[in-house]
Amino acid sequence: MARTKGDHEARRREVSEAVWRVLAAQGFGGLTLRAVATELGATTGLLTHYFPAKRDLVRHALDLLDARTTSRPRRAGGPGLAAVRAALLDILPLTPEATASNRIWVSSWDTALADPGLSEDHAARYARGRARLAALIATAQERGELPAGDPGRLAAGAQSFALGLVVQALLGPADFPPERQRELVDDYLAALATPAAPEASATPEASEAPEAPAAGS
Amino acid sequence: MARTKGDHEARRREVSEAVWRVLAAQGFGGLTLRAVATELGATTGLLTHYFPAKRDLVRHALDLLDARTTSRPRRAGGPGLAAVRAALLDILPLTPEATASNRIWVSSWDTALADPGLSEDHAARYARGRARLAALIATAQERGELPAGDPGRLAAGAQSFALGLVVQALLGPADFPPERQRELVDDYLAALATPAAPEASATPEASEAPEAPAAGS
DNA sequence: TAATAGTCATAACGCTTGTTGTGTGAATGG
DNA sequence: CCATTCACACAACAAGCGTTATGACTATTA
Repeated sequence: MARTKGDHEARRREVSEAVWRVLAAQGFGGLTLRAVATELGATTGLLTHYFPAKRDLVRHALDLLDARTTSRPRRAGGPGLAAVRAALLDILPLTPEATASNRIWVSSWDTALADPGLSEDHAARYARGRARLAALIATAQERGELPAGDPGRLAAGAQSFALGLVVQALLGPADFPPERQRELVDDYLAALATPAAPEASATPEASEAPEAPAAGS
Repeated sequence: MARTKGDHEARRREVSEAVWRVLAAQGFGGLTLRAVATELGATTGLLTHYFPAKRDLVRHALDLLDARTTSRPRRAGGPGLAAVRAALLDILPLTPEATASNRIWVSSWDTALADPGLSEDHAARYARGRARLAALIATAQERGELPAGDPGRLAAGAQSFALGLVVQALLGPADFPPERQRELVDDYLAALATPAAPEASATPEASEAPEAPAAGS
Protein backbone atom coordinates (compact mmCIF):
# COMPACT_ATOMS: atom_id res chain seq x y z
CA MET A 1 0.00 0.00 0.00
CA ALA A 2 1.23 3.43 -0.81
CA ARG A 3 -1.05 5.46 1.40
CA THR A 4 -3.48 4.95 4.19
CA LYS A 5 -6.93 3.89 3.17
CA GLY A 6 -8.59 6.86 4.83
CA ASP A 7 -6.90 9.26 2.45
CA HIS A 8 -8.56 7.59 -0.48
CA GLU A 9 -12.07 8.32 0.69
CA ALA A 10 -11.04 11.81 1.77
CA ARG A 11 -9.78 12.51 -1.72
CA ARG A 12 -13.04 11.29 -3.21
CA ARG A 13 -14.82 13.77 -0.96
CA GLU A 14 -12.61 16.60 -2.15
CA VAL A 15 -13.39 15.65 -5.72
CA SER A 16 -17.10 15.62 -4.93
CA GLU A 17 -16.85 19.07 -3.41
CA ALA A 18 -15.32 20.31 -6.65
CA VAL A 19 -18.27 18.75 -8.46
CA TRP A 20 -20.61 20.69 -6.18
CA ARG A 21 -18.83 23.94 -6.96
CA VAL A 22 -19.03 23.37 -10.69
CA LEU A 23 -22.69 22.36 -10.47
CA ALA A 24 -23.62 25.37 -8.35
CA ALA A 25 -21.92 27.68 -10.83
CA GLN A 26 -22.68 26.10 -14.19
CA GLY A 27 -25.35 23.51 -13.65
CA PHE A 28 -25.39 20.07 -15.20
CA GLY A 29 -25.06 21.56 -18.63
CA GLY A 30 -21.61 22.83 -17.75
CA LEU A 31 -20.48 19.82 -15.77
CA THR A 32 -17.53 18.33 -17.65
CA LEU A 33 -14.63 16.31 -16.35
CA ARG A 34 -12.25 18.99 -17.47
CA ALA A 35 -14.22 21.66 -15.61
CA VAL A 36 -14.16 19.60 -12.42
CA ALA A 37 -10.45 18.92 -12.83
CA THR A 38 -9.70 22.61 -13.33
CA GLU A 39 -11.83 23.51 -10.31
CA LEU A 40 -9.78 20.99 -8.34
CA GLY A 41 -6.49 22.20 -9.76
CA ALA A 42 -5.78 18.80 -11.26
CA THR A 43 -6.28 16.87 -14.47
CA THR A 44 -8.87 14.41 -15.66
CA GLY A 45 -6.41 11.61 -14.88
CA LEU A 46 -7.07 12.17 -11.20
CA LEU A 47 -10.82 11.95 -11.70
CA THR A 48 -10.68 8.71 -13.64
CA HIS A 49 -8.36 7.31 -11.00
CA TYR A 50 -10.99 7.75 -8.30
CA PHE A 51 -14.13 7.22 -10.38
CA PRO A 52 -14.44 4.75 -13.23
CA ALA A 53 -16.90 6.89 -15.15
CA LYS A 54 -18.59 10.27 -15.03
CA ARG A 55 -21.86 8.68 -13.95
CA ASP A 56 -20.19 7.39 -10.79
CA LEU A 57 -18.60 10.76 -10.17
CA VAL A 58 -21.96 12.51 -10.25
CA ARG A 59 -23.76 9.87 -8.24
CA HIS A 60 -21.18 9.97 -5.48
CA ALA A 61 -21.29 13.75 -5.37
CA LEU A 62 -25.07 13.77 -5.06
CA ASP A 63 -25.10 10.95 -2.52
CA LEU A 64 -22.59 12.84 -0.44
CA LEU A 65 -24.58 16.06 -0.76
CA ASP A 66 -27.70 14.25 0.37
CA ALA A 67 -25.91 12.70 3.34
CA ARG A 68 -24.39 16.02 4.31
CA THR A 69 -27.76 17.74 4.00
CA THR A 70 -29.66 15.26 6.14
CA SER A 71 -26.98 15.00 8.80
CA ARG A 72 -26.11 18.68 9.08
CA PRO A 73 -26.77 20.57 12.31
CA ARG A 74 -30.41 21.54 12.31
CA ARG A 75 -31.94 24.79 13.32
CA ALA A 76 -33.15 24.59 16.91
CA GLY A 77 -36.84 25.25 16.99
CA GLY A 78 -38.16 24.11 20.29
CA PRO A 79 -41.05 21.68 20.45
CA GLY A 80 -44.30 21.61 18.54
CA LEU A 81 -45.18 24.13 15.86
CA ALA A 82 -41.90 25.98 16.34
CA ALA A 83 -40.10 22.81 15.31
CA VAL A 84 -42.20 22.63 12.14
CA ARG A 85 -41.27 26.20 11.39
CA ALA A 86 -37.60 25.46 11.98
CA ALA A 87 -37.76 22.44 9.69
CA LEU A 88 -39.27 24.51 6.89
CA LEU A 89 -36.71 27.28 7.33
CA ASP A 90 -34.00 24.61 7.15
CA ILE A 91 -35.13 23.78 3.63
CA LEU A 92 -35.02 27.31 2.26
CA PRO A 93 -32.02 29.02 0.62
CA LEU A 94 -31.46 31.46 3.47
CA THR A 95 -27.67 31.11 3.47
CA PRO A 96 -25.13 30.89 0.65
CA GLU A 97 -24.50 27.25 1.51
CA ALA A 98 -28.20 26.38 1.45
CA THR A 99 -28.54 28.31 -1.79
CA ALA A 100 -25.78 26.29 -3.42
CA SER A 101 -27.25 23.00 -2.24
CA ASN A 102 -30.74 23.87 -3.41
CA ARG A 103 -29.41 25.06 -6.71
CA ILE A 104 -27.78 21.70 -7.27
CA TRP A 105 -30.92 19.78 -6.41
CA VAL A 106 -33.09 21.92 -8.63
CA SER A 107 -30.62 21.46 -11.47
CA SER A 108 -30.58 17.72 -10.95
CA TRP A 109 -34.28 17.51 -11.69
CA ASP A 110 -33.62 17.86 -15.40
CA THR A 111 -31.51 14.72 -15.45
CA ALA A 112 -33.77 12.95 -12.99
CA LEU A 113 -36.94 13.48 -15.00
CA ALA A 114 -35.34 11.80 -18.00
CA ASP A 115 -34.46 8.69 -15.98
CA PRO A 116 -37.21 6.83 -14.08
CA GLY A 117 -34.68 5.33 -11.69
CA LEU A 118 -33.33 8.72 -10.72
CA SER A 119 -36.86 10.07 -10.39
CA GLU A 120 -37.60 7.35 -7.88
CA ASP A 121 -34.49 8.24 -5.92
CA HIS A 122 -35.65 11.83 -5.70
CA ALA A 123 -39.19 10.83 -4.83
CA ALA A 124 -37.87 8.61 -2.06
CA ARG A 125 -35.73 11.43 -0.71
CA TYR A 126 -38.67 13.78 -0.55
CA ALA A 127 -40.84 11.07 0.98
CA ARG A 128 -38.30 10.78 3.78
CA GLY A 129 -38.41 14.52 4.38
CA ARG A 130 -42.18 14.37 4.37
CA ALA A 131 -42.15 11.66 7.03
CA ARG A 132 -39.88 13.74 9.24
CA LEU A 133 -42.17 16.72 8.79
CA ALA A 134 -45.26 14.62 9.53
CA ALA A 135 -43.79 13.56 12.87
CA LEU A 136 -43.19 17.17 13.86
CA ILE A 137 -46.69 18.11 12.75
CA ALA A 138 -48.21 15.29 14.78
CA THR A 139 -46.40 16.57 17.86
CA ALA A 140 -47.70 20.08 17.22
CA GLN A 141 -51.20 18.66 16.94
CA GLU A 142 -50.84 16.85 20.25
CA ARG A 143 -49.84 20.11 21.83
CA GLY A 144 -52.93 21.73 20.38
CA GLU A 145 -50.94 24.12 18.19
CA LEU A 146 -52.33 22.71 14.99
CA PRO A 147 -55.88 21.54 14.28
CA ALA A 148 -56.54 17.85 13.72
CA GLY A 149 -55.97 16.28 10.31
CA ASP A 150 -53.86 13.67 8.61
CA PRO A 151 -50.24 14.64 9.45
CA GLY A 152 -48.96 13.07 6.24
CA ARG A 153 -51.32 15.16 4.19
CA LEU A 154 -50.38 18.33 6.01
CA ALA A 155 -46.71 17.46 5.62
CA ALA A 156 -47.16 16.98 1.87
CA GLY A 157 -48.72 20.41 1.63
CA ALA A 158 -46.05 22.06 3.74
CA GLN A 159 -43.28 20.40 1.77
CA SER A 160 -44.78 21.49 -1.51
CA PHE A 161 -44.97 25.02 -0.22
CA ALA A 162 -41.34 25.00 0.90
CA LEU A 163 -40.13 23.40 -2.31
CA GLY A 164 -41.93 25.94 -4.47
CA LEU A 165 -40.55 28.75 -2.37
CA VAL A 166 -37.06 27.36 -2.92
CA VAL A 167 -37.55 27.52 -6.68
CA GLN A 168 -38.94 31.03 -6.59
CA ALA A 169 -36.12 32.24 -4.36
CA LEU A 170 -33.45 30.71 -6.61
CA LEU A 171 -34.87 32.09 -9.84
CA GLY A 172 -35.75 35.49 -8.43
CA PRO A 173 -33.54 36.18 -5.42
CA ALA A 174 -34.36 39.89 -5.66
CA ASP A 175 -38.07 39.16 -5.22
CA PHE A 176 -37.55 36.63 -2.44
CA PRO A 177 -34.87 37.74 -0.03
CA PRO A 178 -34.50 35.75 3.22
CA GLU A 179 -36.76 38.12 5.10
CA ARG A 180 -39.58 37.63 2.60
CA GLN A 181 -39.15 33.87 2.68
CA ARG A 182 -39.57 33.89 6.45
CA GLU A 183 -42.64 36.09 6.14
CA LEU A 184 -44.23 33.67 3.70
CA VAL A 185 -43.44 30.67 5.91
CA ASP A 186 -45.02 32.43 8.85
CA ASP A 187 -48.06 33.32 6.76
CA TYR A 188 -48.38 29.70 5.77
CA LEU A 189 -48.07 28.42 9.33
CA ALA A 190 -50.48 31.02 10.62
CA ALA A 191 -53.06 29.87 8.10
CA LEU A 192 -52.48 26.26 9.10
CA ALA A 193 -52.78 27.04 12.79
CA THR A 194 -56.27 28.49 12.60
CA PRO A 195 -58.90 25.81 13.15
CA ALA A 196 -60.85 25.01 10.03
CA ALA A 197 -64.20 26.76 9.93
CA PRO A 198 -66.85 24.62 8.25
CA GLU A 199 -68.38 27.75 6.70
CA ALA A 200 -65.70 27.86 4.03
CA SER A 201 -67.93 27.08 1.08
CA ALA A 202 -65.71 27.78 -1.88
CA THR A 203 -64.63 24.23 -2.66
CA PRO A 204 -67.82 22.64 -3.88
CA GLU A 205 -67.29 18.95 -4.51
CA ALA A 206 -70.18 18.98 -6.93
CA SER A 207 -68.20 21.08 -9.37
CA GLU A 208 -65.39 18.56 -9.40
CA ALA A 209 -66.32 16.63 -12.50
CA PRO A 210 -67.96 19.15 -14.85
CA GLU A 211 -65.74 22.06 -13.99
CA ALA A 212 -63.72 21.90 -17.19
CA PRO A 213 -62.79 19.74 -20.16
CA ALA A 214 -59.82 18.52 -18.19
CA ALA A 215 -58.09 16.57 -20.90
CA GLY A 216 -58.34 19.38 -23.37
CA SER A 217 -56.40 22.12 -21.62
CA MET B 1 -40.53 34.17 -53.49
CA ALA B 2 -40.99 30.49 -53.35
CA ARG B 3 -43.71 30.20 -50.76
CA THR B 4 -46.04 32.38 -48.81
CA LYS B 5 -44.69 33.98 -45.70
CA GLY B 6 -47.24 32.34 -43.41
CA ASP B 7 -45.84 28.90 -44.12
CA HIS B 8 -42.50 29.97 -42.82
CA GLU B 9 -43.75 30.80 -39.35
CA ALA B 10 -45.92 27.69 -39.35
CA ARG B 11 -42.89 25.56 -40.07
CA ARG B 12 -41.00 27.18 -37.23
CA ARG B 13 -43.88 26.25 -34.97
CA GLU B 14 -43.73 22.64 -36.10
CA VAL B 15 -40.02 22.61 -35.37
CA SER B 16 -40.66 24.05 -31.92
CA GLU B 17 -43.21 21.35 -31.24
CA ALA B 18 -40.60 18.74 -32.06
CA VAL B 19 -38.30 20.49 -29.59
CA TRP B 20 -41.03 20.20 -26.96
CA ARG B 21 -41.36 16.50 -27.59
CA VAL B 22 -37.65 15.89 -27.27
CA LEU B 23 -37.45 18.01 -24.13
CA ALA B 24 -40.39 16.28 -22.50
CA ALA B 25 -38.85 12.89 -23.21
CA GLN B 26 -35.13 13.49 -22.71
CA GLY B 27 -34.73 16.82 -21.01
CA PHE B 28 -32.17 19.43 -21.91
CA GLY B 29 -29.41 16.89 -21.48
CA GLY B 30 -30.73 14.97 -24.45
CA LEU B 31 -31.66 17.93 -26.60
CA THR B 32 -29.47 17.74 -29.71
CA LEU B 33 -30.11 19.07 -33.16
CA ARG B 34 -30.01 15.54 -34.52
CA ALA B 35 -32.57 14.36 -31.98
CA VAL B 36 -34.92 17.19 -32.92
CA ALA B 37 -34.40 16.50 -36.62
CA THR B 38 -35.16 12.80 -36.16
CA GLU B 39 -38.24 13.64 -34.12
CA LEU B 40 -39.33 15.86 -36.97
CA GLY B 41 -38.47 13.29 -39.64
CA ALA B 42 -35.95 15.64 -41.22
CA THR B 43 -32.28 16.53 -41.09
CA THR B 44 -30.29 19.15 -39.27
CA GLY B 45 -30.18 21.13 -42.49
CA LEU B 46 -33.84 22.00 -42.00
CA LEU B 47 -33.21 23.22 -38.47
CA THR B 48 -30.33 25.46 -39.45
CA HIS B 49 -32.42 26.82 -42.28
CA TYR B 50 -35.06 28.10 -39.86
CA PHE B 51 -32.86 28.93 -36.89
CA PRO B 52 -29.35 30.35 -37.12
CA ALA B 53 -28.15 28.61 -33.98
CA LYS B 54 -29.33 26.16 -31.36
CA ARG B 55 -29.74 28.94 -28.84
CA ASP B 56 -32.38 30.56 -31.06
CA LEU B 57 -34.09 27.23 -31.59
CA VAL B 58 -34.49 26.70 -27.85
CA ARG B 59 -35.49 30.25 -27.11
CA HIS B 60 -38.21 30.22 -29.75
CA ALA B 61 -39.54 26.90 -28.51
CA LEU B 62 -39.74 28.16 -24.92
CA ASP B 63 -41.23 31.50 -25.95
CA LEU B 64 -43.87 29.66 -27.92
CA LEU B 65 -44.57 27.29 -25.05
CA ASP B 66 -44.97 30.26 -22.73
CA ALA B 67 -47.33 32.01 -25.13
CA ARG B 68 -49.35 28.86 -25.64
CA THR B 69 -49.54 28.29 -21.89
CA THR B 70 -50.70 31.78 -21.03
CA SER B 71 -53.22 32.00 -23.85
CA ARG B 72 -54.67 28.51 -23.57
CA PRO B 73 -58.34 28.06 -22.62
CA ARG B 74 -58.54 28.36 -18.87
CA ARG B 75 -60.49 26.24 -16.50
CA ALA B 76 -63.79 27.91 -15.71
CA GLY B 77 -63.96 28.54 -12.00
CA GLY B 78 -66.71 31.03 -11.38
CA PRO B 79 -66.00 34.17 -9.41
CA GLY B 80 -64.07 34.68 -6.20
CA LEU B 81 -62.35 31.87 -4.37
CA ALA B 82 -63.48 29.31 -6.92
CA ALA B 83 -61.51 31.24 -9.55
CA VAL B 84 -58.43 31.10 -7.36
CA ARG B 85 -58.89 27.36 -7.07
CA ALA B 86 -59.28 27.02 -10.83
CA ALA B 87 -56.14 29.06 -11.43
CA LEU B 88 -54.12 26.83 -9.13
CA LEU B 89 -55.49 23.67 -10.73
CA ASP B 90 -54.53 25.12 -14.11
CA ILE B 91 -50.91 25.12 -13.02
CA LEU B 92 -50.74 21.50 -11.91
CA PRO B 93 -49.82 18.50 -14.08
CA LEU B 94 -53.32 17.04 -14.08
CA THR B 95 -53.32 16.13 -17.77
CA PRO B 96 -50.66 14.64 -20.04
CA GLU B 97 -50.31 17.97 -21.80
CA ALA B 98 -49.87 19.90 -18.58
CA THR B 99 -47.42 17.26 -17.41
CA ALA B 100 -45.31 17.68 -20.54
CA SER B 101 -45.32 21.46 -20.25
CA ASN B 102 -44.40 21.43 -16.60
CA ARG B 103 -41.69 18.92 -17.23
CA ILE B 104 -40.12 21.23 -19.77
CA TRP B 105 -40.25 24.21 -17.44
CA VAL B 106 -38.75 22.29 -14.56
CA SER B 107 -35.98 21.02 -16.82
CA SER B 108 -35.28 24.52 -18.06
CA TRP B 109 -34.41 25.68 -14.56
CA ASP B 110 -31.02 23.98 -14.81
CA THR B 111 -30.03 26.10 -17.77
CA ALA B 112 -31.74 29.18 -16.38
CA LEU B 113 -29.91 29.09 -13.06
CA ALA B 114 -26.57 29.13 -14.87
CA ASP B 115 -27.51 32.27 -16.82
CA PRO B 116 -28.63 35.41 -14.95
CA GLY B 117 -30.48 36.69 -17.99
CA LEU B 118 -32.53 33.53 -18.28
CA SER B 119 -33.17 33.55 -14.54
CA GLU B 120 -34.65 37.02 -14.89
CA ASP B 121 -36.89 35.84 -17.71
CA HIS B 122 -38.22 33.08 -15.52
CA ALA B 123 -38.62 35.37 -12.53
CA ALA B 124 -40.57 37.80 -14.69
CA ARG B 125 -42.80 35.03 -15.96
CA TYR B 126 -43.64 33.91 -12.45
CA ALA B 127 -44.15 37.50 -11.37
CA ARG B 128 -46.79 37.83 -14.08
CA GLY B 129 -48.56 34.71 -12.86
CA ARG B 130 -48.40 36.06 -9.35
CA ALA B 131 -50.03 39.29 -10.44
CA ARG B 132 -52.87 37.40 -12.10
CA LEU B 133 -53.33 35.33 -8.97
CA ALA B 134 -53.27 38.41 -6.77
CA ALA B 135 -56.13 39.95 -8.73
CA LEU B 136 -58.25 36.85 -8.27
CA ILE B 137 -57.41 36.77 -4.57
CA ALA B 138 -58.38 40.41 -4.18
CA THR B 139 -61.76 39.65 -5.72
CA ALA B 140 -62.25 36.74 -3.35
CA GLN B 141 -61.43 39.04 -0.47
CA GLU B 142 -63.98 41.59 -1.64
CA ARG B 143 -66.56 38.83 -1.68
CA GLY B 144 -65.64 37.93 1.88
CA GLU B 145 -64.38 34.46 0.89
CA LEU B 146 -60.85 35.16 2.04
CA PRO B 147 -59.72 37.15 5.06
CA ALA B 148 -57.96 40.46 4.58
CA GLY B 149 -54.26 40.63 3.84
CA ASP B 150 -51.86 41.75 1.14
CA PRO B 151 -53.07 39.99 -2.04
CA GLY B 152 -49.58 39.97 -3.49
CA ARG B 153 -48.24 38.21 -0.44
CA LEU B 154 -51.01 35.65 -0.47
CA ALA B 155 -50.44 35.11 -4.19
CA ALA B 156 -46.73 34.52 -3.63
CA GLY B 157 -47.56 31.87 -1.06
CA ALA B 158 -50.16 30.19 -3.25
CA GLN B 159 -47.83 30.18 -6.23
CA SER B 160 -45.02 28.66 -4.19
CA PHE B 161 -47.38 25.97 -3.01
CA ALA B 162 -48.53 25.17 -6.54
CA LEU B 163 -45.01 25.21 -7.95
CA GLY B 164 -43.74 22.84 -5.28
CA LEU B 165 -46.66 20.55 -5.87
CA VAL B 166 -45.79 20.50 -9.56
CA VAL B 167 -42.28 19.34 -8.75
CA GLN B 168 -43.45 16.67 -6.35
CA ALA B 169 -46.02 15.38 -8.80
CA LEU B 170 -43.50 15.19 -11.64
CA LEU B 171 -40.83 13.41 -9.62
CA GLY B 172 -43.22 11.07 -7.83
CA PRO B 173 -46.37 10.70 -9.93
CA ALA B 174 -47.30 7.58 -7.97
CA ASP B 175 -47.38 9.57 -4.72
CA PHE B 176 -49.20 12.53 -6.24
CA PRO B 177 -51.94 11.42 -8.62
CA PRO B 178 -54.37 14.11 -9.83
CA GLU B 179 -56.85 13.29 -7.10
CA ARG B 180 -54.25 13.85 -4.41
CA GLN B 181 -53.13 17.11 -5.99
CA ARG B 182 -56.70 18.39 -5.88
CA GLU B 183 -57.01 17.34 -2.25
CA LEU B 184 -53.89 19.25 -1.33
CA VAL B 185 -55.05 22.34 -3.18
CA ASP B 186 -58.36 22.22 -1.36
CA ASP B 187 -56.56 21.74 1.96
CA TYR B 188 -54.48 24.78 1.20
CA LEU B 189 -57.43 26.92 0.23
CA ALA B 190 -59.43 25.79 3.24
CA ALA B 191 -56.58 26.86 5.50
CA LEU B 192 -56.40 30.20 3.74
CA ALA B 193 -60.12 30.76 3.97
CA THR B 194 -60.31 30.53 7.73
CA PRO B 195 -59.87 33.94 9.36
CA ALA B 196 -56.61 34.31 11.22
CA ALA B 197 -56.97 33.73 14.92
CA PRO B 198 -54.61 35.96 16.92
CA GLU B 199 -54.09 33.15 19.45
CA ALA B 200 -51.64 31.37 17.16
CA SER B 201 -48.52 31.92 19.23
CA ALA B 202 -46.00 29.63 17.65
CA THR B 203 -44.04 32.13 15.60
CA PRO B 204 -42.20 34.14 18.22
CA GLU B 205 -40.36 37.01 16.60
CA ALA B 206 -38.01 37.13 19.56
CA SER B 207 -36.44 33.86 18.53
CA GLU B 208 -35.65 35.17 15.08
CA ALA B 209 -32.06 36.16 15.58
CA PRO B 210 -30.59 33.71 18.08
CA GLU B 211 -32.46 30.66 16.91
CA ALA B 212 -29.53 29.09 15.13
CA PRO B 213 -26.06 29.74 13.78
CA ALA B 214 -27.58 30.52 10.45
CA ALA B 215 -24.43 30.91 8.40
CA GLY B 216 -22.97 27.68 9.64
CA SER B 217 -25.52 25.21 8.39
C1' DT C 1 17.50 -2.02 -0.71
C1' DA C 2 14.53 -4.16 -4.13
C1' DA C 3 9.89 -5.00 -5.30
C1' DT C 4 5.34 -3.37 -5.18
C1' DA C 5 1.28 -0.69 -5.31
C1' DG C 6 -1.05 3.65 -5.13
C1' DT C 7 -1.24 8.40 -7.26
C1' DC C 8 -1.50 11.25 -10.79
C1' DA C 9 0.02 13.91 -15.28
C1' DT C 10 0.19 13.52 -20.10
C1' DA C 11 -1.40 12.44 -24.32
C1' DA C 12 -4.09 10.31 -27.44
C1' DC C 13 -8.30 7.83 -28.91
C1' DG C 14 -13.02 7.61 -31.02
C1' DC C 15 -17.32 9.72 -30.76
C1' DT C 16 -20.77 13.28 -30.66
C1' DT C 17 -21.73 17.90 -30.91
C1' DG C 18 -23.09 22.52 -33.26
C1' DT C 19 -22.08 24.64 -37.28
C1' DT C 20 -21.03 25.53 -42.20
C1' DG C 21 -20.88 24.83 -47.15
C1' DT C 22 -22.54 22.86 -51.30
C1' DG C 23 -25.86 21.09 -54.31
C1' DT C 24 -30.54 19.85 -55.99
C1' DG C 25 -35.40 20.27 -56.95
C1' DA C 26 -39.48 22.98 -56.83
C1' DA C 27 -42.05 27.13 -56.91
C1' DT C 28 -42.45 31.89 -58.16
C1' DG C 29 -41.94 36.40 -60.85
C1' DG C 30 -40.86 38.96 -65.02
C1' DC D 1 -39.55 30.36 -70.36
C1' DC D 2 -35.86 31.74 -68.05
C1' DA D 3 -33.89 33.63 -63.81
C1' DT D 4 -34.36 33.79 -59.22
C1' DT D 5 -35.32 32.41 -54.67
C1' DC D 6 -36.80 29.43 -51.23
C1' DA D 7 -36.51 24.83 -48.92
C1' DC D 8 -34.26 21.50 -47.80
C1' DA D 9 -30.77 17.04 -47.95
C1' DC D 10 -26.23 15.77 -47.67
C1' DA D 11 -21.64 15.79 -46.31
C1' DA D 12 -17.91 17.57 -44.01
C1' DC D 13 -15.78 20.43 -40.40
C1' DA D 14 -13.39 21.76 -36.01
C1' DA D 15 -14.18 21.64 -31.23
C1' DG D 16 -15.21 19.41 -27.16
C1' DC D 17 -16.60 15.37 -24.91
C1' DG D 18 -15.78 10.88 -21.94
C1' DT D 19 -12.66 7.39 -21.85
C1' DT D 20 -8.31 4.79 -22.12
C1' DA D 21 -3.26 3.78 -22.20
C1' DT D 22 1.16 4.78 -20.71
C1' DG D 23 4.63 6.20 -17.76
C1' DA D 24 6.84 8.74 -13.98
C1' DC D 25 7.03 9.57 -9.18
C1' DT D 26 6.38 8.33 -4.36
C1' DA D 27 5.61 5.82 -0.28
C1' DT D 28 5.20 1.49 1.74
C1' DT D 29 6.43 -3.51 2.53
C1' DA D 30 9.44 -7.42 2.78
